[in-house]
Amino acid sequence: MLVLCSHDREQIARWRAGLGRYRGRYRLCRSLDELAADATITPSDLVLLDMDLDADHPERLLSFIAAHPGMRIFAFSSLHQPEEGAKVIAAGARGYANRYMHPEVLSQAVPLVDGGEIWLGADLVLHLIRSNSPLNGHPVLAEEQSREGVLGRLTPRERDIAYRIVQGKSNKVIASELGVTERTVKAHLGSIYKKTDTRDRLQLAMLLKDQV
Amino acid sequence: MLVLCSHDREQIARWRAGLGRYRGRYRLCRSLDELAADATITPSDLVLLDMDLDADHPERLLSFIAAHPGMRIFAFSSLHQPEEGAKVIAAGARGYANRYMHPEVLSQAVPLVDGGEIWLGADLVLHLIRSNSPLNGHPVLAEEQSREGVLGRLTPRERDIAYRIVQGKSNKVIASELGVTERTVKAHLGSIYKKTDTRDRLQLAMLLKDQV
DNA sequence: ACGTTTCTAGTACCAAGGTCCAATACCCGG
DNA sequence: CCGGGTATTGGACCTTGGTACTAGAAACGT
Repeated sequence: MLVLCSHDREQIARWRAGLGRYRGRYRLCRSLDELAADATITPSDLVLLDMDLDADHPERLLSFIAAHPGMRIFAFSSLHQPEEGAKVIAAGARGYANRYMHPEVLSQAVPLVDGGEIWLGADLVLHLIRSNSPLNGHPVLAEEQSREGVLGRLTPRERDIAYRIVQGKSNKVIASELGVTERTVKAHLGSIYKKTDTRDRLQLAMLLKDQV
Repeated sequence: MLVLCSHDREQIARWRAGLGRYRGRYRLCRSLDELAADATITPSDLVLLDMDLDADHPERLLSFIAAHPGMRIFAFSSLHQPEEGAKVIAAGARGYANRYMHPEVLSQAVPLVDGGEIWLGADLVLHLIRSNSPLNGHPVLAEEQSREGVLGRLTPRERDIAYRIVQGKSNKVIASELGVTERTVKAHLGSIYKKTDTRDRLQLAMLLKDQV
């Protein structure tokens, strides 16, 4: 589901202009509270989030983003400052752009964010690269622990096993950890492959790499 | 005009797979010299540039990029290091991506670069942001520092195979794609496992998962 | 109470992956 | 020219993974 979250009708109109015929169905939210209270939201949703929703308390938006790892959140701001963008992405959003972004660029950026990529405007990327000292790099990604999404269709036991597969464990190891036989692990795995439409543990791991 | 610049036929094939029906006409260059000597190149051209063209002298590629401001250059590397990406973008390129990038993502990224935007892979963006503001966001996994160094120690053939593993391909499939025997693929894999300190294809895939 | 789902487990079989022992050929730098 | 790294392949061997068919016990909802 695509969720457009803004209190501004014009912003909604801008988004719709850029979305074109991409993803016909969508839902509107008029406030952050409404969005946070919406129980129907799943981690597989794509949310276009207006940072101006609560311009006085940006930390509320950031904590909302951080509280929903795995959900692809594309943040739009009228400020469009590198610092704000960095905070938003660091909190877990997958996109940060100018509210008044060109609709055509938006139509290209949204599918990318939807697919798990990250979108930043050219000016932001340049700012990041220029202000980044080249010789201090190692911090890399930290994975989130969201067991929803694809995992949501699995039973608790299956989720448990899928999680251990992503960690590279063998069937034998998993069996001993869970106190069951290797055959049982295989049975669960067969069920997992069916439900997730995967062929083997590697495909499963690749599928869950962003969710788990 | 679209220019594909690589000495590797397979890289050309990968690009064409991602380009699909975008921009029917294009031209090939087999070397950096050929590209530099081509007087027909205009600043309105879009150039897909293989960084492996002159892997021993990356500064040649960087100076070429810097010598052609305005030209939209999309660089592709088998190393895929944040530092390299930062240098390339700082020199004036408008895109930096993994050679083995998913064709579908490529098809979305190319029009963006063509339109003057900048494209970086999600892992590079996160790296830039995290190394800029270490206080924000998520805990840092120190042991993942090995990724760049380890990848750099792989031979081109090994890197090629490693990325095909990430795509979930079997040894047999990879062998037929490369025109070698399955046994050879196993030999390369054994070498890869040693160098990357991994035990099997799943661990290797998890190590590289964010780079494709 | 009855049906469904979940969790468990058996036997057997085949495909795939990984490792040990090699070996040949190429290219490149010292 | 020679040594080292790379790319290639073979044979033999063992381990691991995935599937087919089956089935009992427990939990849960209607």
